[in-house]
Amino acid sequence: MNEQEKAEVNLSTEEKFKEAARIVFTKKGYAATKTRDIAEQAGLNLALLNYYFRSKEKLFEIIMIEKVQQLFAFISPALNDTNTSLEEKIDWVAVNYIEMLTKNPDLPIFVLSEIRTNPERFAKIIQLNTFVLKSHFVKQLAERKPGINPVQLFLNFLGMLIFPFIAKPVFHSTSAMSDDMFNQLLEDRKTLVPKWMKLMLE
Amino acid sequence: MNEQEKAEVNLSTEEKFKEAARIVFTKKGYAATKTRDIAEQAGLNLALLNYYFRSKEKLFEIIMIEKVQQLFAFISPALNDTNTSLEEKIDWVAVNYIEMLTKNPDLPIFVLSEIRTNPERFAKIIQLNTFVLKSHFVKQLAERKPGINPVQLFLNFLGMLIFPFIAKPVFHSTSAMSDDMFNQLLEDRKTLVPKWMKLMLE
DNA sequence: AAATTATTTAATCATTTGATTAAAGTCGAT
DNA sequence: ATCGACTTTAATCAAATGATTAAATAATTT
Repeated sequence: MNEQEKAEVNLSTEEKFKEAARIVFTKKGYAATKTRDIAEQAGLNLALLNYYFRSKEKLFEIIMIEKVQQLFAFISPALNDTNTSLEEKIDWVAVNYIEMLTKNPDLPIFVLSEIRTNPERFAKIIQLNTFVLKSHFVKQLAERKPGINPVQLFLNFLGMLIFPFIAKPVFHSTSAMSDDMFNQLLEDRKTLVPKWMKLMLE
Repeated sequence: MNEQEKAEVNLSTEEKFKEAARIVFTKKGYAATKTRDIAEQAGLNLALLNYYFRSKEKLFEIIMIEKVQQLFAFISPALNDTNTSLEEKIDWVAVNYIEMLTKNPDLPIFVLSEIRTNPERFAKIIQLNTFVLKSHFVKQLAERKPGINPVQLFLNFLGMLIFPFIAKPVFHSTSAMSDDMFNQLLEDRKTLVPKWMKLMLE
């Protein structure tokens, strides 16, 4: 029994359910996910879901809060760091965000799609996005290009980081590009996206 | 009874159902859409859905084919026009795609999310995407910037056009920006995106 | 060890959902 | 007006789904 197996054995039932829910909700979305799917993924009895979380919806909310935080709040500290330059922020965020998204390629489409379906429901959680928009980073953008709404540049940055992950299943399902090649392309963007951003900031 | 009302009266039951399905599927996605939702939206009897389309799934397929075409094939002719320069293509696509997306803001998230959920299911339809990747446009990109995979630049272009529409509900639900302001920002991108693309192509 | 509490199990329930059915209504041809 | 084909209606069905229940089991407390 190696270390990983030990860790798995020690997972509480509650945690096993959450882990299963992360996988299944992210893959299928809330509506298409059955409670039986989650129980099966967790290898646990269906009734435990209600015992531990009261409802499918409550479990979803827990996972969704995590995932929204992951997508939006991940970069928030870096964006609000007053000790780093605009260029430094761009470099750091590009590398680390792409790395995070590479490990969670379905995160963006999952979160954005659920928000689209129930916008009001997540308004409070995403309030964190307001901190991103009022970040030091956005302030720096405004100073660098005074004639352009900094949100434009912010959308470009975020879009260049996120959109390829959203588009990935399109490339995959059409065999338009091998997975290896696409992943390499994503990796290359760690340096390319900052380069393009800096062009826009000249 | 004005012209519009006349047109509506003449719509066949089948067409009324399709129109309702476009609205509801696009808003809620396949899984969260009930056949009763569609019937209600159409103001028609539920059983007619099966009479005309045999199943929810078949109706969905019809709508999805349309929507995939709209998202991917809309720009295909322009991208394959051998008589226009790279810059001309960029200008035209930016204006017309943003205009199309402004009228169908939910299109991208709907299509991309459904593809994510059932990638294999739409592979044949999206084969059209291969024609985009092998387009004259992508060839032109490769010639202009020989050191960079043209798909990178293509992803940037598409991402700068599409991503803000995907992100719109986030801005809306958090009141991070008024709808008027956000729409203006989208409108501005008709000229800004080509400008940024051209910077990347220098 | 016994009692109490917590967790798990498998069956069941109440409601929802896509689909079917049979009858009624409409339309066009004769 | 009648007939046949097509369309529509409202009720019903069969299966699925989130949730509940009661009993059994396991863990903790006394």
